[in-house]
This record gives sequence, C-alpha cells and structure tokens, in this order.
Amino acid sequence: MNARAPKGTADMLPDEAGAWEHMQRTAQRLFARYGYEPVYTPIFEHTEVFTRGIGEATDIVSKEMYTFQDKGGRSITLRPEGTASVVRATLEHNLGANGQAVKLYYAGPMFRYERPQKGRMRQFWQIGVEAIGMAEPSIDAEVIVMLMRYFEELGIPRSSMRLLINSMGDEACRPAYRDKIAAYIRANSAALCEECNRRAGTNPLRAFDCKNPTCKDVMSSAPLLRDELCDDCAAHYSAVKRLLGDRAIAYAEDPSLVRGLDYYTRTVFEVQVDAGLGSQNAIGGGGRYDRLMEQYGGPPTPGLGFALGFERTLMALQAAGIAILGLPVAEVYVARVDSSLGAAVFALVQELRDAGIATETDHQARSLKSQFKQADRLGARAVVVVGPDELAAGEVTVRDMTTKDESRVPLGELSERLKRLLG
RNA sequence: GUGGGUGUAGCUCAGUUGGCUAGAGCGUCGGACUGUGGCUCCGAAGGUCGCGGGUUCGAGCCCCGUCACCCACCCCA
Repeated sequence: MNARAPKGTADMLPDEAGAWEHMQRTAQRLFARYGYEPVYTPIFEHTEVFTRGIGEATDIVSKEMYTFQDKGGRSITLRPEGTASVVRATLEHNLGANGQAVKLYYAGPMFRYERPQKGRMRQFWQIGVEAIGMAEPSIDAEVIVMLMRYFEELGIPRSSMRLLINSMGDEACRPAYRDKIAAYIRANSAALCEECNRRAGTNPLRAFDCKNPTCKDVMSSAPLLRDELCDDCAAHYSAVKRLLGDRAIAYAEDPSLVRGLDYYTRTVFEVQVDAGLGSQNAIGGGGRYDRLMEQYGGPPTPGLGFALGFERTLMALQAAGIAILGLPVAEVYVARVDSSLGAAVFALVQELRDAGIATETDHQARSLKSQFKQADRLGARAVVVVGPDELAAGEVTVRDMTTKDESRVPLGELSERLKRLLG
C-alpha cells in the first residue's frame, strides 16, 4: 500500500497543529470582538454554487475545481473558497431577512487542483469572514482593520506586511470600463501575449494580472478604472481610504489589483509579505461583492469579506522568526519509583487532571531517570515523585524543575501546592 | 498543462575514478555505585540505498524505464 498523503496535501503534525490551533483561537477571540459569529458550511457543494458565484471564466472554475458526480448523479465540487458557500447559506436560511446585518466567520480546508509548490497546496486552510447586508464604507474599513489586527496579534510585524487596495467599480461604471480595456487590448493586440488577447473576450481586467513583462508594460499605459469610477464608487473608495488613514493603517493603492474572482465590486484588498512564501506573496485578501447574492437568486444585498491562508500565514510567521506554541501537554509529571506503585499513581494523576492541571505520567515501566528526562522534554514545571517511603507517610515529593527545590507534600494538599507553583 | 531539480537510517545529509559486513550529526533507547532531568562520556537499536529492469566478477554510485516529492511558470490563500 502507498502510505503517502495524496499530492498537494500534507499532514499537520503536532508542532504545526498546535500553532494552527493557536491561530484559530486567536481568530475566534478577535473576530468575536468585532461582532462575528462562527458558521460551518459543507466542504462540498453543488457545483453550480461555485460556477455561478466565482465565475465560469476564472482560473478557479475553469481549471482548478475538484468536481465529481456522486452516486445520485449530482455534480458535486469540493469548495475552492469560502465566500460562495457562506453567501449561499445566508440566502438559504434567510439570515439577512428584512435587511438584517450578518457577520460570520469560518475556518476550514479548501481544495484547488493545481500543481503544488511552495505556499500552494491542493488542500489548504483558510480562515475568513463575511459581512453581509452592509453597504457603508465603514464596514469595508472595519473588515480591513480587523484583518491587519489579526496578523499583528499573531506577531507578524506591521513593517513586514503590505496592504494593497483598489476599487473595482460597480455595475454603473465597470461595464463601460471593461469595454474600454477590451478595446485597448485589441488595439495593442500585437504586443500582448496570447492569453491576454483571449482575455479581451472573457475578462479583460485580468490582463492587469499578467506577469509577462511586455504585457505589464503595455497594460501600465492602459486607462485606469480609478480614473473612471462613477461618483458613487469614487466616494465610497475615498471614504474607505480616509477611514483607514484615521486608524493609522498604512495602505498602498494598486490599480492593477483585480483579483481572480468575478464577484468582486468596489473595494478589493490584499495583504502581502516578502519572506517565506517562495514565489507567492499574498497571505490574505478579499473584497466587496454587492451583486453576489443576486447571482443566487436572492434580493440585492451588499457584502464583503476576506480570507486568509493558514499555511502561508504560518510560513510568514516562521520567516519572521516567531515561534507559536500549542497548549502545554504536561505542566506536571508524576514519576513513580517503582512500577508496582501503578494504582496509587493512576489515582493521583486523575486527581490532578480533574483539578485542571495538565499532567503526564509513564506507562512504559521506565526507570525513574528516564521519567525525569521525559518530564524535562515535555517541559513540566514540576515532577511529583511517588515512592514507597512517601506513600507510607501519606505524602509525595514535589520537585520544582526550575529551582530544583524538593519538598514532601501531604497528598491532601498536593493540587493546591502545585497550582501555586504553576502560578 | 509546461520546465528544472531531487530521491541513502525518525530528521538533515556524506558517500571519493563502481570494489570488503553503507557512514556522520541530531533525535530515540540504555548505562556512567544502590529512588531524580537539562551538560559530558560510553553503548545500542534503526536503512528493501524510491521501485523495476539492464551492464559488470561486483552498483548507492553507470544505462533504460517508472513512481514520488520539491521548485518555478500560469494563478492564487
């Protein structure tokens, strides 16, 4: 048998998984403070949820989806991102009834069929939020501020992150601009790559994303949407920027930031770092999607959100030299002098755990010496030594592993003494 | 889908022009006067040298095939 995880997937071993749980707890606490509640949607959806929401012409839909037919003949797709599902669920359960504001966050694995490389996996985790039903620019700023706060709270220095923002316009100004770009591409057809020429007919704005140097050059002289925004979009965009400025959030406007999903309108943003991600650089990104609900047959409902990549964030953390530890697995280690004392030790260990102390002990009849080694390796702050001498007196020996102080403690006072020692 | 790179102990890697029972560091386990850690010392366990063929008296080292992984392009978290 092939004892290997499938291509593009990876096992999360304890060190990494501990860090991940810390990242998740941090998100839960922070997002709750901003008014967000958790939501869990299925890991697979009817394929249509993604084709309609994300857009047929996007890379995600046209070549990266894990799509299969289930035994009932339905076309099913493993979710490549979170927003489509959350919006679908919001509509299905009518969470936004009568104009209710909905603030949700989610976390879980996403799936895209791509060639894996550094910072890009076929299964990868995202944490994301969706703020649905709110049109004012203040919610845009709030979402962006919260994203930056999250990274900061984890320990990524502000100076090593770059926040890029742009406006994609709306139905009032984008179509005309789209046509303009399409025309621009056709006019410069000879100088642009095949892919960009094809984009003229499908998604002209994506030509800004092309990394081909000549294309980049040609596109740098293309008309910018920023200069062609309708009054409403322009006002919204400048309000967002002003609010960010008020909060001392440094950002850079990037007119070429268009992002790969069709549902974006108005505000889009991306957080990038320079180290640790290989040729990738985005650790989080998102934007507004004011027409998405209608794509699913719902009422016109504004919304926006972001998603951040767990693996990439962790790589950025590591590159910044920041270590994240999981929960302690042994604050106290109970060592026994002789394995025949097993029953007494068993009872004692359970008592300490019931008292809320992370406690570990030996189940391999190891020597006292190696039990101490184990305690040291696990980072135990104290070792409780159970021996015949102590037990005869109804006591145990407690060794403070930092100070090396040892003292006899009556069994009845043990958990209190240990709690004091652990402080 | 395209291109490049790599596959030797749990991990990181050495392995000379093909030649005796395949090595190191780290880690693990045991020990260094009888019930005790982090340092040091000693010892041990652990490898189908990715897999399958071929060349050769003999291959981890050469040839062919195959698989896997990594990195990059495209694009994104």
